[in-house]
Amino acid sequence: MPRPKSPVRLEWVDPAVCSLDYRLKIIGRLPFFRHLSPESIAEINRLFEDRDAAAEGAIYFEGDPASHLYLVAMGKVKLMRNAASGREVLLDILRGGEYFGNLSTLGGQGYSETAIAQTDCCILQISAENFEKILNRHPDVTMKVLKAVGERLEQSQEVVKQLSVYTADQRIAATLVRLTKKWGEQRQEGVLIELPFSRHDLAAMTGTTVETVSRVMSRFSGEGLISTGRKWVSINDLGGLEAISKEGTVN
Amino acid sequence: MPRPKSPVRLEWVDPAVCSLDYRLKIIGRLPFFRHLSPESIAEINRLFEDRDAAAEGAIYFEGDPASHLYLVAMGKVKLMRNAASGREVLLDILRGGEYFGNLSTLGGQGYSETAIAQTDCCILQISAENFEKILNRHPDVTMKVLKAVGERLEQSQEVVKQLSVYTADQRIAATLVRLTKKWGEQRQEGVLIELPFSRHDLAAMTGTTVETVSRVMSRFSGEGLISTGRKWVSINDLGGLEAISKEGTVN
DNA sequence: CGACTTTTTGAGTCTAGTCAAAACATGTGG
DNA sequence: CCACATGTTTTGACTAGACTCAAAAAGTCG
Repeated sequence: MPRPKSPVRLEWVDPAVCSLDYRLKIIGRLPFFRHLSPESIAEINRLFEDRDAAAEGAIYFEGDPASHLYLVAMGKVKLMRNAASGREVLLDILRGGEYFGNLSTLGGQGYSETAIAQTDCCILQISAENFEKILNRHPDVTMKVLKAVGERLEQSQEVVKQLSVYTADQRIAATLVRLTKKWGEQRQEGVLIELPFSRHDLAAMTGTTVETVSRVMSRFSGEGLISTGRKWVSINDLGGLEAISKEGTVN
Repeated sequence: MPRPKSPVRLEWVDPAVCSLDYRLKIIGRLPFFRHLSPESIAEINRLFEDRDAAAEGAIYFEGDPASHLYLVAMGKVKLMRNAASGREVLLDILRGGEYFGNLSTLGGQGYSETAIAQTDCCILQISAENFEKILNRHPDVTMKVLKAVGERLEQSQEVVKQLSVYTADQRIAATLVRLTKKWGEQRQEGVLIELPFSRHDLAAMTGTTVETVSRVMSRFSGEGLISTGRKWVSINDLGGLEAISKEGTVN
């Protein structure tokens, strides 16, 4: 079987993208603020600072004092936790418009996870005090934030369930389904997940090892469910993967 | 070694406890509302309905349309998710003052977990619309709620990490530590966890089986770390358990 | 004192982890 | 454009931790 060449095209973030005038546009499109008047957005904009992050660079580490809340303006950010054993856990991958830097510990203890730029990123940061100011002035924003946190909690609980009772096959299938729904891009022959994301990342998301992920994905590939290569996956049969994640087998 | 008799004393909830006049007191003590004026609390009180739940009874099921938010007034409530395999996952055990019934899906999809009374309970419920009214009128309450949800998210992410990289020994030790910090009561010879909570519950919290929990706890007991019996555990060496949860061994 | 539930113990099996090495991609510099 | 260095993925052999099934033991309650 001829293996397809990598369909991944790298995206570049021009530093100029984070320039002052561009920020208004980005902030105005964020889910939290989209509904606000231009004046409010301009006012909010003044409370944010921008910050670039090169791919693979850390934005903050687990345990760092939690001073700011962050919004992804452009690029992809991954949230991780490190275990004493050295193994790492990938909690989530975020894209433009999503927040990170826990609200609960803001101003108090340290961050509970490490944030790393998966691609070149443009990040907006705001201090805890200023963020509270926005929330106090805009109750509707607060409700949106509350919903966002709640959704993330539900998602996390779903992962807990998967880790508790699913086999490695099921966890990997379920994770591919989840990634497809969030990150999939329609292509000629299926849905492409282009993050870039390696076997190592997938192992860290599913609580398995690189070798297990490789073996399982080879099998899925042999069954025609997916096509895969270095740092990308294309989903050919989403229904089949969903069936595996729920029942444990293809048929 | 002589096994101690069960130190568990059952608590009874008098239905009268949920009477109208008693509610004011309870609501006024809840973390979300404690700081408000008596008038505000009286006003908020009118928006809540009360509801009893007998031990083992369900308050709602996963998938039920999410119409209300709940507060535990008295008793203990457990939140579970069920897998297709029939195995169940215990997400959290709540006590007086804690909320449940996800805020994110309120008014939208169904609940993402099942809520079951672990003991006889007194529950306060409020409709989505009325809860939003409170939040809009009291921004400081909203901030407290936001913090509470954020803390629960962090906790859930910690469980994800534990399930991902810890051995069964470590997960069980870590869970005992967590339960002790939340539920432990000082006694002559250690800290008692009196929920009531069985091997089955502990297995559902740690993603293991009843047999594994029993074997591991027997070993912990033999090493003098804990004493245990039917539906209760007493922690004799919290530091030892913490060491196991982090390093994997006692020394 | 039974009937029932919960917990413990045992034996066998299997999933997934570990260690090791080869195959494959990708990018670099000559 | 090729050869090499580096990082990623695949494959293989072995091992061990945890699950399953089964049955006995210990508590609890009417």
